[in-house]
Amino acid sequence: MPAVSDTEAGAGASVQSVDRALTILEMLAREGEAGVTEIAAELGVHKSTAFRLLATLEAHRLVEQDGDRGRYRLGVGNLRLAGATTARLDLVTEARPVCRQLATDTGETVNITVRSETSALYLDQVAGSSALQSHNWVGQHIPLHATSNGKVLISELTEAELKRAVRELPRLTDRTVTRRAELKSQLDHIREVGYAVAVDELEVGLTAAAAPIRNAHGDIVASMSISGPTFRLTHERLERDVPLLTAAATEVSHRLGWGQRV
Amino acid sequence: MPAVSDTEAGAGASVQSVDRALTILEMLAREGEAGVTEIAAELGVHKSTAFRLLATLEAHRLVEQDGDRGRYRLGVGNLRLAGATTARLDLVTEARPVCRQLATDTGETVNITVRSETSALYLDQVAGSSALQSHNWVGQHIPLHATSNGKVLISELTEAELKRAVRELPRLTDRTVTRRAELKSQLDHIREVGYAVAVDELEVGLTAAAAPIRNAHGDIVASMSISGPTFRLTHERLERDVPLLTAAATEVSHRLGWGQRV
DNA sequence: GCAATTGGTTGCGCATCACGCAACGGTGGG
DNA sequence: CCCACCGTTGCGTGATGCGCAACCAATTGC
Repeated sequence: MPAVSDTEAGAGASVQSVDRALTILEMLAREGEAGVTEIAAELGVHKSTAFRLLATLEAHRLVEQDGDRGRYRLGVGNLRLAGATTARLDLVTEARPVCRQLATDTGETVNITVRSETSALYLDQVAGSSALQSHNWVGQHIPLHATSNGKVLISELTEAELKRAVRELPRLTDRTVTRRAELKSQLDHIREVGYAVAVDELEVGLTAAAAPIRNAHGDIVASMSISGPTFRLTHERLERDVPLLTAAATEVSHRLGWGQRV
Repeated sequence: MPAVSDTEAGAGASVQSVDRALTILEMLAREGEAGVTEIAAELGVHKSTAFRLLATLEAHRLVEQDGDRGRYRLGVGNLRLAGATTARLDLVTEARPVCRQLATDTGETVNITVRSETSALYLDQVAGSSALQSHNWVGQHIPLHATSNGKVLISELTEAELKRAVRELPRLTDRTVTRRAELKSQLDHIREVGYAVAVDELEVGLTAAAAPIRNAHGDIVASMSISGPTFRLTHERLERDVPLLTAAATEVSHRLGWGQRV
């Protein structure tokens, strides 16, 4: 009898073996790669069990192993699934060409995010021309108060909605906004100018600017951002890039039916 | 007794329920969305079984349902997994074994390039078996309009992107394409047939053919080429080698998550 | 406006199937 | 050269995943 059961995502999950297999995927997403024994230990099951789960995942290309008898890591099947996931979201489909253009124009990384409960969910990313892909944010949930995207996403919420979306303001760097009053005055400013900037608020050395994407009703449904190292995204660079950003976000809004004369 | 068994990916997959769950994901990737009954029928299991598998997938956010009792579709959890997959995915590493195979099959030099602003950047090279060696291109930036690789890389750009990427068309040999209209008609042709050929356009005596490498979204992210002396890469030789080239490029695309398998 | 059909959801009990066990083969380190 | 470790595989058992049937909600047709 396994003492460990309904942990985290496992709640409500009826099929044990599937639950375990999916937990393996999440482990690999977190840790990069792992061996059978290691996975079995973390899952609290026998080696052979973990091995069979891995074999099944491998048959669907969701994991692959290093050599013939090596460690396991995530496989390309995930990319196909993600491609199909985003293809379904017309937001991403419409935004993608615009993002590519913005990425080449500014040379920085472009992201598309939506609000998911109390966090910003990163849906898509186009790497800037600046050689090294900094970090892939896709699929991650980030606190709303600590990023330019997040602030844009909550900038037009009602008082009650805001209270629900931002319950606490944990400090992530020493530039993170942690006082509610300050956050609110920043949101006022964002509504006024139509974009948000965050310097070193999520990670030290990371600067980002974001602008809202609206649907046909004028609601903010998503946010588009450019981000890069603070040393490169100086005040002067932002003065050049922010107008490009807001124009791109507006373009996507138009494609979603915003501002069309009826 | 389930008449349908070890189909497609199921071969070698030991854990039945996991195999079924993953098959559901693939179904949803293919069809966009589906209901419990529909899924159960296609899987050859009872409704309740399909439902429990879906519930488990939903707990891990790999699927989500439309309303409270609606149809099912792929969920955002896939994005997270894909983000973690790309983080460790390296174009050169994935392409290298395929390049080696292509080099031995054709006997010519194989190159991998990506677009870097207004030029093609050579990332990797595998020398062909043929004694006569061309020099090593790795690390070099070459004008986009003068090589087969470059033309592939710009073949699906929008009008605006193309304008920015190819500002001028300097003449490098007397076969170099220097008229914008001609370049565009060549790009039309490349899109149609799926590969590009350049004879004596970069250097006199150098012929190359290139084919696109795509990511999970279908975007052209890189180009693969074979190149050799013009006297050897005759029309007949190309007729034999180009199918090998396009097959190899497609194989790499698959390794990067590009769809359409089998 | 009601009946009928469709489609997602849930408790139950049996048999299957997934699990733990133990042994194997390859690899790397002492 | 042996030992320890790790991925892999056949086997027997019982936990578990499955089919069944009934339930409920929504939509359709009369």
